[in-house]
Amino acid sequence: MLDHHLTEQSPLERGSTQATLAVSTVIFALRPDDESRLMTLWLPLVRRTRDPFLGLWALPGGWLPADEELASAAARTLRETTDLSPRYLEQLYTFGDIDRSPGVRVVSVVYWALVRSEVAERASVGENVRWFAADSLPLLAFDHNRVVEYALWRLRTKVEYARIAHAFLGDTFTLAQLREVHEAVLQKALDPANFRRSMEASGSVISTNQHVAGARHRPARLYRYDERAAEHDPPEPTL
Amino acid sequence: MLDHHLTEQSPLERGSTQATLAVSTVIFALRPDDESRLMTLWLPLVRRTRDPFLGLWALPGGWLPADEELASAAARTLRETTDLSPRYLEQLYTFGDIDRSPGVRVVSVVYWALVRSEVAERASVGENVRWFAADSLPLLAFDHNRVVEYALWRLRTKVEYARIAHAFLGDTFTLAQLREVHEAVLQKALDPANFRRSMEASGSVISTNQHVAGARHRPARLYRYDERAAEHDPPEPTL
DNA sequence: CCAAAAGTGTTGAGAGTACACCCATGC
DNA sequence: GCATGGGTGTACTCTCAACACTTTTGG
Repeated sequence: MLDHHLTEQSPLERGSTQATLAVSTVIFALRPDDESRLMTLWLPLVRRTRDPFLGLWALPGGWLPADEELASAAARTLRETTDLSPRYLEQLYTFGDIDRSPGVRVVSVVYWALVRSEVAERASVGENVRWFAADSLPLLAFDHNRVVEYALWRLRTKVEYARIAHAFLGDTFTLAQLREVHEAVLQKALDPANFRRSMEASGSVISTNQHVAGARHRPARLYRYDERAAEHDPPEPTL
Repeated sequence: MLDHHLTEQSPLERGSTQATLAVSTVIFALRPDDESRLMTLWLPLVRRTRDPFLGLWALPGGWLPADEELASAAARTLRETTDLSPRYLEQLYTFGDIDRSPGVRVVSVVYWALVRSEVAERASVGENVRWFAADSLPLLAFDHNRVVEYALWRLRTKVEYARIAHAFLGDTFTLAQLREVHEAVLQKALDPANFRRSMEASGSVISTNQHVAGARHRPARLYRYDERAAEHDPPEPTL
């Protein structure tokens, strides 16, 4: 990195034009669809108040301050937009096509985050912030449609579903709730019996002795996510 | 991206300090170890000719020109360092810790690449460029030890071994050669019989009618990589 | 008692592993 | 022939999907 043996001066020193760095975040929450009652993925977008793409919806984000870490900038952006804290935050990809922003060269480091479903319900929604169903977005500013598409792909092909599902839920949950999250993300029904066995075998959940009563059927046992299960391989170089 | 509803001016406009963008590449080749005869992973490093970390070895890279695509910059860097063209090139991660470069804020978009083994043999090696065994590197400049470690992890946990192995080989290859690549990357021996079946079942290789004679055993059939097999899911948002 | 979801048992198909065995070549 | 890897056959294990069945609650 920096210069190699064919030594160049810093672009700042030679005063050349250079790219500008931005950080954006794709924020997913799980909410029941207004009509179908099924849990689906939603994400908040902000309306552009200036050119380019004035009036269009875009991912929350901003320029990277020189004294702020990348992940911190993503988390801050998330907080400023939704008043929420991420339960999961990971770098997605860096988009830097020359023509992705008219006129200026902008390179965007994009993160993706998961937030709690119930909490997202009462999240700040104003004139310039709105939640959209992830599968039916309007035309977005910049290359953000492509960005969201890639984030969805990553979410759905992630191996560690357990950690993702946990991010969407509370600290304790029934296996039915956990299964519902998996089904929403994977977009297919799962066999309750087999799901139970595979979860218990994976060791990513711990059974408690508590149960939830009140429904007109056998009470479901509550489970807790096992933090130690995340100690497998580094999905992020840092960890 | 860019500014959101809490509108900020561009950092350029307000003249604030901002991070500088660099692109680096981890370049892997497969070469027989000098002693053990076994195929192992090697990568080229360049010696720093200026501060910081003067004299230490570092990944090839450079500042990002405002008019060059990220992947192009990575490929150019690779060519300038090794006189080689990448057979595989993919974005790895973006490293941006505040303190990773003393004094200045540098954000590095890192790519990883694979090059042909035989070709890497006669690759340019000078005073300031040298190939190292990937598993026993010296102390590198910046956070490059961590970067290489992450690149190795990504290489070894990639699902599409077929495409990776193909990048290391020529257009046609025997299953023994293909197996040797897999064994080197995965660092474990594979059963020849089972390997053959799993490869043929995967559909990622196509059998030709050519054979290689000359060895004092039954001639091995040559195979060809099936490009169509890569049409599964987008590992890169672009493709 | 009945409906509904929690939870258990059983079976079969397919993938992966271990390993015995045959085939074709150079020497 | 014999050594050496190329290539085939086969049996065993393990995971996972399918689905019948039992359990426990509310009404």
